[in-house]
Order: sequence, then C-alpha cells, then structure tokens
Amino acid sequence: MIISKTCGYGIRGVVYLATKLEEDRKVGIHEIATELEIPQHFLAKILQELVRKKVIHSVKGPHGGFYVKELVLGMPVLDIVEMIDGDGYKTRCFMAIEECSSENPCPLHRDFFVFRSGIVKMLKQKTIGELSKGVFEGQSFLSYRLN
Amino acid sequence: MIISKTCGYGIRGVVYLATKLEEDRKVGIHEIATELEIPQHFLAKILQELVRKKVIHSVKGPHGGFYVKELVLGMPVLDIVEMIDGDGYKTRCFMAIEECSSENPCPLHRDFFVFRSGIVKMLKQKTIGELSKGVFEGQSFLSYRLN
DNA sequence: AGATAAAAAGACCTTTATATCCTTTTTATG
DNA sequence: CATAAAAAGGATATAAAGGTCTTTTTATCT
Repeated sequence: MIISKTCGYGIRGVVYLATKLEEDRKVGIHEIATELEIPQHFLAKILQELVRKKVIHSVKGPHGGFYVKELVLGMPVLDIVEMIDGDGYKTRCFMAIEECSSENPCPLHRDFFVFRSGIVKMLKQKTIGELSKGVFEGQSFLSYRLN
Repeated sequence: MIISKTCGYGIRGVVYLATKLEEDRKVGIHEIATELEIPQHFLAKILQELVRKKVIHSVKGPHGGFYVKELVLGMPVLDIVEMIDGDGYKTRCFMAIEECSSENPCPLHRDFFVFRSGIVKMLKQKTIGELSKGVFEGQSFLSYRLN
C-alpha cells in the first residue's frame, strides 16, 4: 500500500532515533526493534542500508549502537522513501499498465495523478524532525507499545 | 502501489468487456489477454473469480467466452477493488503500524488519511461505465497496444 | 593483550504474489 | 453423435518481499 513495509520500518527507525537525539547516546538494535515492535534482524538490515546511505550512523562494539545527527531533522521523508523503495511511485499505474502516462493515460490516470502528486508533495514537505517532534510531544506514536 | 497488480488486471478485464457490450458477443480469454497484454492464464483465473462473484458472465463451448450485462456499467470501481483486494485499504497504515488509527495515529496518519479517503471516494464514484466510455471515445487506454 | 559487546555482512528460509501448465467439464455445431 | 472450442479447476513454478540465523569485524574496557 503506497510504500513497502520495509520502507515504513525504515522511516520509523530513523524517527525513533531522532526522538533520542537529545539523549546523546547510541541506541542498540535490540532496543529499537523491541520498542517499535519490528523483527530485530530485519530492521537491522534496513538500518544498515541507511547507515551506508549516511542517513543515520552507527558505532560497533560495547556501548555502540545507532544514532542520528542533527542534520537529519531537516530531511524530507520522501528521501528515505526513494532510498528504500526507489522512484517507481512516480510512474506506476493504478491499473498496472506499464506504459501509462499523461500522453497515454489509463482510464484512471488523471484522477489518480492528483492524489499521487499530493502525497508526494506532502512527503517532500514533511521532515524527519517534524515527525519526531509529534512523537516527542505525544501527539503521534511509532508503535502501539509506546503510548 | 495502492492496489495489487491482480486487481488492476481484473478492472481492465471488466472494462474491456464493457467496451464490447454493444457488439453483443462473447469474448474469448485469448483475445482479452492479447489485447490487454496480460498473461492469459493468470487473467483467466481473475475473470473466473469475477464470474463467481457475478460481476461478469461466461459461456463455455464454441463461440463461448466472457461478457458483461448492461447493469455492470453502474458498478463502482471500488466494488471490484474490494472483491479482489479486500478492504485492508481502509485501515492499512502508511508506516506499517498494525494498530494505527485516528485515536492512536502514526506521525503521518492525519496527512495520509486525507488522501486515502479521497482515493476511496473517487473509486466509489467512478463506475465501470464511465471508464469504458473514456476508452470507447479514445480518451484513455487499457493497454499500450490498443492506441 | 584478551574478553566482550555490539553492529555489519551474508547466507538462508518463509510467505505471498504473480504466472504457467495440464486436465476436466461444458456446450455449440456439423 | 462426434468433435472441437471454450471456460473451469487443480497443481505447480517463479519471483519478490519479508524475515531469521550465523559468522565476521571492530570498538571498548579491564
């Protein structure tokens, strides 16, 4: 639905780390996965990829873990979506027509286009910082267990 | 993206049949699959299910095939989406949080909700007849090969 | 230096979605 | 009635997504 589960997990992981920014510590994968109720090894993989992409950072060894730098707060959520799911969302047709486009539209192309660009615009505006702020202030949640 | 490929195929199949309504003939699976560029046996399965659900109809034997009745023209596209994909779209969370809801929202719940309900409303309004009309009049296409 | 704790990496497994193949049933028509 | 055309049904195959396990690497502490 819109984005992959993997991608949703990734965003939640990053936002979780962002809420811990002030604590100035490394967060272990066990804690993150437990708190977010995401399979630990699977989340580890996703976070590793985001480390490679420099969205988040990690330190090995005792007292190691994952963390984010202040800079990430300004990152649009869309960036993470593209890193994990690619940019297929830009062209993918509602009706699964490979060549569907504005010049060659499926019967739902125009109607659907409006919503899709709205979603993309929204994801481009929303930053990790905004999401983590909402969570920090208790207006939204990253998992059921965290409220 | 939003709906399954299977579901997209199904909608296209039904709409294709709707464009043939006036011709008053049964359309073979081979023709439908070829014209829509969908794997034949796979589409057959999908259409068979829609026959069971009485969305379309079929006749076996020589000169048999699939066809629709006039009544289907008034059917909302959403009906077919629900028949094939179920109603998971109603609750599924952008960030893959199982219990995400208005009372217990993920950080993107509100923003996303607006778009989702817009899409659902649109799919509830759009009928098979409207889609087939657009195709019939050459304003939209059900496959690249059909323009 | 050695022990330990943690992430990184890679191999492997499971499930779901998508796709194919083969056989059976039905039915129109010569 | 025989035949051929067509859908229906069942079993299987392939691909992609999701998830698990084991080993390797590395930082830190004693």
